[in-house]
Amino acid sequence: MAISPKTIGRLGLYRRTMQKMLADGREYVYSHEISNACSVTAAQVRRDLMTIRFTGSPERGYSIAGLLQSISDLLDDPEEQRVALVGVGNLGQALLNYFRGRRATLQVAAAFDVDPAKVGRVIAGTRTYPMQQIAAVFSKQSIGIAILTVPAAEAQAVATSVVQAGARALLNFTQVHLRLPRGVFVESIDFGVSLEKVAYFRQQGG
Amino acid sequence: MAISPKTIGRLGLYRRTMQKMLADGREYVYSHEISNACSVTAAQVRRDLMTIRFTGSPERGYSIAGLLQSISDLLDDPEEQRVALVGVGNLGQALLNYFRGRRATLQVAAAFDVDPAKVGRVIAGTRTYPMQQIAAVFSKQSIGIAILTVPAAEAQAVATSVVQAGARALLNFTQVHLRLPRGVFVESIDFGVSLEKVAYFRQQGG
DNA sequence: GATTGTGAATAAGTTCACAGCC
DNA sequence: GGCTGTGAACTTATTCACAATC
Repeated sequence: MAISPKTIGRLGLYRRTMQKMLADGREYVYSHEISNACSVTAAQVRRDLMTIRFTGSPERGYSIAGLLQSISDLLDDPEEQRVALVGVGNLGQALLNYFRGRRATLQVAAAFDVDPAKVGRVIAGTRTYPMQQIAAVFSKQSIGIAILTVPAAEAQAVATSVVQAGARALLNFTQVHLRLPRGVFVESIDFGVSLEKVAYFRQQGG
Repeated sequence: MAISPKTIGRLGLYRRTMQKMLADGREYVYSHEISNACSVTAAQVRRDLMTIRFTGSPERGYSIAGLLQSISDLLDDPEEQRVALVGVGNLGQALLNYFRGRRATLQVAAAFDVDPAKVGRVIAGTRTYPMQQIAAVFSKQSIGIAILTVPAAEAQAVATSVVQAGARALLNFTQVHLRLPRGVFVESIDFGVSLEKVAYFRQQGG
């Protein structure tokens, strides 16, 4: 059963909400409460849970612990997935901090940078290697996911080399449209386009 | 005529490509070339241009300068839109650098932070003010757009205060789901969810 | 009585495919 | 011949609405 990217994204959101609720000592939750917490309609929540075959009861709603488990079973690979970040600038460092100590199943295992001052240092818990060692480190640490936070000019070359080194999925923060072999999953986050969109819909809304 | 967020996003992409092509000295472009450069089908490109009523000719395709103009007329507000960034951490600084000296119609006019060491400094061309001055500076500089790069714990409070101060659109980098009055446009960029999505589709694809 | 689970309806987004044009 | 512009077909995503359930 294929699950759409949109549903996957929302499930990630629900999981975060469930973690918060569980921490608050709650045990059960209704679809309209998740709806409220995530700005998604209640029908959408139920539809999403239906696609992962998680069921609740009209009486008490959904078990929070159970839902958490089901979402995690789906999203988290059974074997730990290892991630590398390439480009330890401000953005790269912000991301290293953000992902520091997150779920063990999805761990940033290495960082890479051209700057000799950064190479060898441990930044936000992650060791930084020179770019030349991408192939070696990806292979030794079996890294399959790369986060790209390099300048636009280097983006394509770096992307090609991490894929060569074994990356099968990329989170691309550069504004470059990457050309990569089929089968490599790329998610791009484009600050410029996002800000333009926000600006456009500001005009509209008000 | 309402234009969907998706189309707006793609138009931003096309514009960037057109700028590059114009800089390369090209004058005309075919839909399949834009398609290639942006990973969007040619039919989609033509459909998007149709919605903004921009037409080309079978002979030479679309005028690059003309298309650039049409997209800009749509995306750029006739009056300059002013943006503030709240939270000058690593991510905030990365964004200030990214947006530095971008199109004059969409300018980051002020930054805010709690850290006294940052207040008063000019970072990436943008002056930093203390949080207490949000209301005053938003009003004086007529800022209508805010970028939120503060820690999760402060996100809701800061969001509320920038909206109070006059912001009508937010680019939210915190993982907090913001509760704001209707009519305020919020675009959220959620690193955690994005990485989880990438990880999930890596499993699938490979 | 309020909620779940879901078929059916609707809406949004994309692609097809081809007439018309240069 | 290869392109644009576009109605129509199709696909994907969301919402409705209600029978079944506790």
